[in-house]
Amino acid sequence: MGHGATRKQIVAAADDLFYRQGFDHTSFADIAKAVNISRGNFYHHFKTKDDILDAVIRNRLDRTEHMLVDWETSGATPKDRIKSYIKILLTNWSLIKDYGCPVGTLCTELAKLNHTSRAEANKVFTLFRVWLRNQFTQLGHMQEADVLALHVLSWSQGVATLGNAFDDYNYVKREVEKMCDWLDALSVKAEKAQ
Amino acid sequence: MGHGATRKQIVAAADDLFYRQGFDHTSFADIAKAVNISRGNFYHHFKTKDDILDAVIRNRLDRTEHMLVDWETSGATPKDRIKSYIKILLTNWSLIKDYGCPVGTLCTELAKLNHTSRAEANKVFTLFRVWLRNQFTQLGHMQEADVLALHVLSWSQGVATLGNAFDDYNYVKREVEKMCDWLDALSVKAEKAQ
DNA sequence: GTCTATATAATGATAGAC
DNA sequence: GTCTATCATTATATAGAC
Repeated sequence: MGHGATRKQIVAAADDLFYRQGFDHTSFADIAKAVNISRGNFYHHFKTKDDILDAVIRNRLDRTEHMLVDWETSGATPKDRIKSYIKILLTNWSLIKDYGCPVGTLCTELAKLNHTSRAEANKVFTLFRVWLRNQFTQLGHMQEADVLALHVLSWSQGVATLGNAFDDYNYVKREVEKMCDWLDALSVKAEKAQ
Repeated sequence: MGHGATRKQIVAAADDLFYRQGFDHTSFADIAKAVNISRGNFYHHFKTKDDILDAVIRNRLDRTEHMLVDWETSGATPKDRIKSYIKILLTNWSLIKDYGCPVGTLCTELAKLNHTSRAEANKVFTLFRVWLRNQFTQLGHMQEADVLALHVLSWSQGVATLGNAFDDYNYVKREVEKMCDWLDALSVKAEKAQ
């Protein structure tokens, strides 16, 4: 199995295509064409399609972990950091409007395919969940940190799905504002309780 | 084009398989096998796969309309009727946990396929949106009825996606209770405002 | 309306030369 | 590491007999 530049290119192209076209609907030919290599060469780097999927998921897990560390260091307060998460709905809007949320759409596709890598894909959700839970704990909501984390996750996930379906940026912007307002009201409560 | 019992069986089987396996991943052979007819016979009823998809979507639109009419007549108050919608997360949990929300998952799949029937599939979301908007108007929230309708839609959609990924019934139950509480608090406000 | 072929294209995957 | 050639399988779709 290769570990060079070509392999990285394949993973990057597959990552992009799996997001934009779906995993099942993306063929080896599609990926090979994107990387500009022959299908034969392809099999030198990955034996099966499932192997590429695993590499793509590991790639997404790595990138997500790095992003969360970045947010952790760049955000002054837990509230700011949670808002970094909420605002990806706006910063990634040009992609979300056409292809939905990369995390949610892969998880639901693999669920329908009853794919063996389903649990691995779900771990991206878990990364966000644990990170958000940690932020809410820092905010003073120790007891309900996980419930709040899941609430933010599901809210943003729903907004991504509906925003994608209705192609409505104003709606997404409004919901993001509502989420930020909800977060502000929540931290006020925590400050009062202290 | 046939309009008899076989056609109805095909649409019903395709509807089920598109939900459980996804549209793209379901082959004519899969559907033919489910209905117990030959693939040749299949083409007597539907010329292309897209034709079946259109029939399935129309079938879902019809069923949704009937369900909404049922909820309209069986629910005593707008609040009760909105709760009918919220509670499908629990009544359909055994399906949602394995295959997600039938509306959201089809819309996101067709978005990725850039399918011509994407707009048609989105109409199922619109049916719920208009119906919910109507309920909130009846509740006294004339001005913000559409915003509230979209909020309920996205919230439930997110819970379906996360519930599916984490296979967590207790989380879904908790979120459904939170949605009902939110709705109760909202209608109190409306009564005070009158 | 239903069936058995069959055509045609694409897919995942392998073998072997360079 | 990269290529061409090839295979087996599956898919959509058609033709034509009953």
